[in-house]
Amino acid sequence: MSQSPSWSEYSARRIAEAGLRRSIPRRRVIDLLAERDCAVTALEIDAELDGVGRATVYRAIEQLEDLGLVRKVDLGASAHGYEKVEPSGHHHHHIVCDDCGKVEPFEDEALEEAIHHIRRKGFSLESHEVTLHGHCAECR
Amino acid sequence: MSQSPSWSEYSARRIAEAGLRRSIPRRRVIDLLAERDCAVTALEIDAELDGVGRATVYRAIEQLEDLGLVRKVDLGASAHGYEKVEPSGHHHHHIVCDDCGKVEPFEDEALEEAIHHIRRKGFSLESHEVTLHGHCAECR
DNA sequence: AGAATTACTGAGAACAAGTCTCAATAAGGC
DNA sequence: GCCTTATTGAGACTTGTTCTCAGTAATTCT
Ligand SMILES: [Zn+2]
Ligand SMILES: [Zn+2]
Ligand SMILES: [Zn+2]
Ligand SMILES: [Zn+2]
Repeated sequence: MSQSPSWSEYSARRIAEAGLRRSIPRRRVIDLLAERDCAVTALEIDAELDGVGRATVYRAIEQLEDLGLVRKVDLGASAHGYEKVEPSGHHHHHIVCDDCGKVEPFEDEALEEAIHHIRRKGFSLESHEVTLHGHCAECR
Repeated sequence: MSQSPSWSEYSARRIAEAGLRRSIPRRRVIDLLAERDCAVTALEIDAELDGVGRATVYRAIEQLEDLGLVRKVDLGASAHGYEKVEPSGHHHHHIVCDDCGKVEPFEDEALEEAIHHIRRKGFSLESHEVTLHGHCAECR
């Protein structure tokens, strides 16, 4: 479930193509993101990777984001989350409990369909983010 | 276009019902939110209201949010935005230019329809947030 | 392989947004 | 007006993120 060999390889290739070096710290950040299926914050990554500096974590995320390999997700919490972008375009959105902060990913075909029909004059649309808010079972 | 007497009155009433006092600083925050049709950040409010302390602005926003009178919107920028919630339920979502940060509100009936059909076991859904990302005309 | 070049790195300073503390103030009830 | 208690503003503090810079390591050159 939670390994993503294709994304890991794909990312390594894109990183190389972009003229970036294959450094160990950056690869550790990539590997951690590869094995996560949903959002992780920069500080969580930093805490989990001993010996990798905070600045390096933020820089790696920024580079991956610029290459479209990682997407930022905003879940109302103080810190942003980041998750890998599958080359297939397959993705999910999030439901968050406004009481305890629990986050659950979900997918909905009709929603995607509706979003892809939206057009806006003067804007080329490229991505989208949907967050549903509510209360989980434990918090009621 | 940009005045909202109904929301202002409605908010005043809800504030009173909640047992909160009618203080001038809080009312000034409410009035500012009332005249804005799209997201404002807490620091923008603070900067615009001379004589009202930052803490008071954040507290007022928090209370309004708790009462469901104001909604937080996350537009990728460093600071969160806040906008009034119309008692009618009428609302909009946002398109943001990833280059210059420009934000445009939009409404889409089919999108709302799709969202209202989503059900999630173990979650009572209450609100939603949709953000489309792309590039505006000037940034291409 | 070794040297030269230059991207990359970690530590920590700096910064920005948001929260907390507390003594002073102002609402609302009597 | 007086009492009680919510509310306030200033500023200290915390948290998340960016910047700086001297040292390190990946790649290229010879
Ligand atoms: Zn996710
Ligand atoms: Zn989607
Ligand atoms: Zn808006
Ligand atoms: Zn909607």
